[in-house]
Amino acid sequence: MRSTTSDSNSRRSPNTSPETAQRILSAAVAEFARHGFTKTTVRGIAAAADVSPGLVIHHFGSKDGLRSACDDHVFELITSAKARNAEYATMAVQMMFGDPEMSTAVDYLVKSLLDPSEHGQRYFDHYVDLVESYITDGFAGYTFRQSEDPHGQAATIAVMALAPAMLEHRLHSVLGTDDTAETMTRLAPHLLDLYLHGALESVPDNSGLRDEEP
Amino acid sequence: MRSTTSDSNSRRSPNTSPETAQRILSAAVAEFARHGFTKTTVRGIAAAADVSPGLVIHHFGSKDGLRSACDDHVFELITSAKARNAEYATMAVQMMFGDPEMSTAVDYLVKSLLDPSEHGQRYFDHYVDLVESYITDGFAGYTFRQSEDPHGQAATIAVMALAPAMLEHRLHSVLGTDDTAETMTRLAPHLLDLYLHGALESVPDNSGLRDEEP
DNA sequence: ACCTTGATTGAACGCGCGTTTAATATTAAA
DNA sequence: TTTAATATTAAACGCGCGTTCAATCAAGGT
Repeated sequence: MRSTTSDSNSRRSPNTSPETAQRILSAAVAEFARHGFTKTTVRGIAAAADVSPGLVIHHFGSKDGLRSACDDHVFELITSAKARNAEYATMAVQMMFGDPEMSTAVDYLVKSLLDPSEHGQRYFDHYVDLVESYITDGFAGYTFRQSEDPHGQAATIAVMALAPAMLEHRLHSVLGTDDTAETMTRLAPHLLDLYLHGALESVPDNSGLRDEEP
Repeated sequence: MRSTTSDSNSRRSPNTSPETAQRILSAAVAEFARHGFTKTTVRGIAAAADVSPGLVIHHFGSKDGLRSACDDHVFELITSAKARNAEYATMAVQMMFGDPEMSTAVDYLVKSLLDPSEHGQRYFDHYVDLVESYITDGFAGYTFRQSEDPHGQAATIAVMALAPAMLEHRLHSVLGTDDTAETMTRLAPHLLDLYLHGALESVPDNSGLRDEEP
């Protein structure tokens, strides 16, 4: 209940209102990203956008139609951001958790990937393709280990790269971190070590016993 | 609607019925594992167990009480299985996708981890502890790379190890695999390579340019 | 000025949900 | 055999959901 009809700018749209539809869509992306698709209600989205539930349906046809519109919006946001600075991935990560809209978009993407519906598949397909191009062409000055199955390798690495975002809430709890940035900062050195050297020492000499550094 | 009251075995319980409660709980674990907690309905569980919806509530108090009972059941199943063959992890993985009850339990665990509620946190905490003990004591004859932050390292590796199960559905689609076993078999060599040697070649000589093998 | 068009809303509809309730069936204990 | 207790069910209750509907409002075209 912000205002009834009067606005200081006074330019209320006559019968066309792209501005209100945009506000509904932004609110929907945020609600979907926060609570997932099943738990998010049309009434909740309408309240977040300060409109009536009926108007949400009027503009997008149905809850699922609204979700599809959100899919397109987020996909365009993600892919254009990736295209803008493809080679500076670490900066892209920084930006993703700095720009709140991008952060919301990533949360939406994760919720969509984990949802059993087919809506989110294209995000994963696109990401695997991107990783596969990294494997072929290199990434941020690094070159990838080559394998006989680049597609399977790309899928594997894509899954690994997405994992921390999916379990962010669990990581917060187990690490005692306060926000996403702190959690990712904590993980970063171990991720870098894993990607550069692996997790297991390649000393297949004897069994259980291990010794300190020489 | 299997049978009304007559059974060939004829030993229907008088006023105590641990068998029916057990059947409801098994059905609940399976339903929760397949559809998640929000989408799973008490009516669906009751139908799967061939009882009335009211009986489910009568035995477990509420849907959330039933979920807690499932939590305990699955946790006990997972931890006892881990304790039984802790050192033979590859066999444990094989068994997890061979024994259907254990496979369902793993699906349940994944759904619980991804659910925003606090119910699943203990699974993650327990798993991070287990990984941390692997880092300290070694695992299947391998020794882990040591770091200044073993807890963060354990959390990182735990997240990585859980990731394929969480995105199994997306992997099926992108790899064209038919079942879980085939998907994991496809991923296995890349995971082993990642854990043993990492994903990036450690050739930090020059920037962007890359060349083929010598 | 009139009519058309579309934005917007408040109220309602129908449905499926978790849960409650009253009644019945079944068996151990008395 | 009666009694008390529990398992079990069919039906209903109340609620929140997505969606529909009729009415109102605001502006543009004619």
